[in-house]
Amino acid sequence: MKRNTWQREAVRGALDDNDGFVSAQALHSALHATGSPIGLATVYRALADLAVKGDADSLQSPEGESLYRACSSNGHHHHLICRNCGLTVEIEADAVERWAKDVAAQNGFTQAAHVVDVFGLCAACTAKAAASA
Amino acid sequence: MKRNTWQREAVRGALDDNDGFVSAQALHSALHATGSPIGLATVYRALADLAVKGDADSLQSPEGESLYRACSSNGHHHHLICRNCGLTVEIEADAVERWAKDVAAQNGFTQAAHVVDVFGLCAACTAKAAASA
DNA sequence: CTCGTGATCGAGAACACTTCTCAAGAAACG
DNA sequence: CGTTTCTTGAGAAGTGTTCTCGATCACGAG
Repeated sequence: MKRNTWQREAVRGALDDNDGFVSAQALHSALHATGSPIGLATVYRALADLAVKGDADSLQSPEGESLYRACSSNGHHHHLICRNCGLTVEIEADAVERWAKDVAAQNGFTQAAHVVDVFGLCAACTAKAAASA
Repeated sequence: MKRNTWQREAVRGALDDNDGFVSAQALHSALHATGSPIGLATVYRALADLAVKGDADSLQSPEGESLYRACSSNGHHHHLICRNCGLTVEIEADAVERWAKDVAAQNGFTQAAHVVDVFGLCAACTAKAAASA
């Protein structure tokens, strides 16, 4: 049985408020900042639940943190992420899907899953970086 | 100034002895098993050095560990990894390179780096899995 | 060969992130 | 309203990685 608690709603809401990927810790801080006395453990639990149910995507940042994001599209897709501000764009990658499957098949691999994410600097951050450089 | 110490050689050697990706901890254990009194911190340092110099590739396992591998090809390339036995195949991905750059450019992103790795079951492990299923 | 310098080593402490523990709290349901 | 039992939350525990710092050893100079 799954219960509906305000804590879970709060986590989902905080995720929705955010355009890009956020770390569990950041989410926890943000919630605290708004006055929620929610616990860190609960945030982790809620995020894990959302990820399992497919209501959120998760990925590991290059620094090793787990990042989460509320993703609308239910299907399989990938992300283009600004490493500076966290802005995230969902991208389709049919070509890459096929490529991954082909490569796997050519080498006798089955059950191919793939990790495909692109990190870069978004236009705004590129401009900022250029200005400060 | 960089010195040549037997410890560094040992790490590089242990990496060479391994076909697939290994975690720093596993490498440390392996070295200890052969009698090397090398320290864990040193293994981490050596691996980081190798990765920086391009003599080793590093990636994060889905579990969050940092894995390392001695990669012959100096250029940029990706991996097809058996999630069961760790067997790793280096793959070229010109198409994906171009795709990543295009997608990034289309969205105004610069300095695009990408994470592209394919996990699957190699032929041998697929057969084994089928046999045991 | 011997010496001096300073990069490197290693054991453990320190850290960051995540998961677990368990008593207290509160949904859901009759 | 009361009972049941899932959920919460504070902190402990666990895991993987990095840092600290005195001791050590490689390397070039003499």
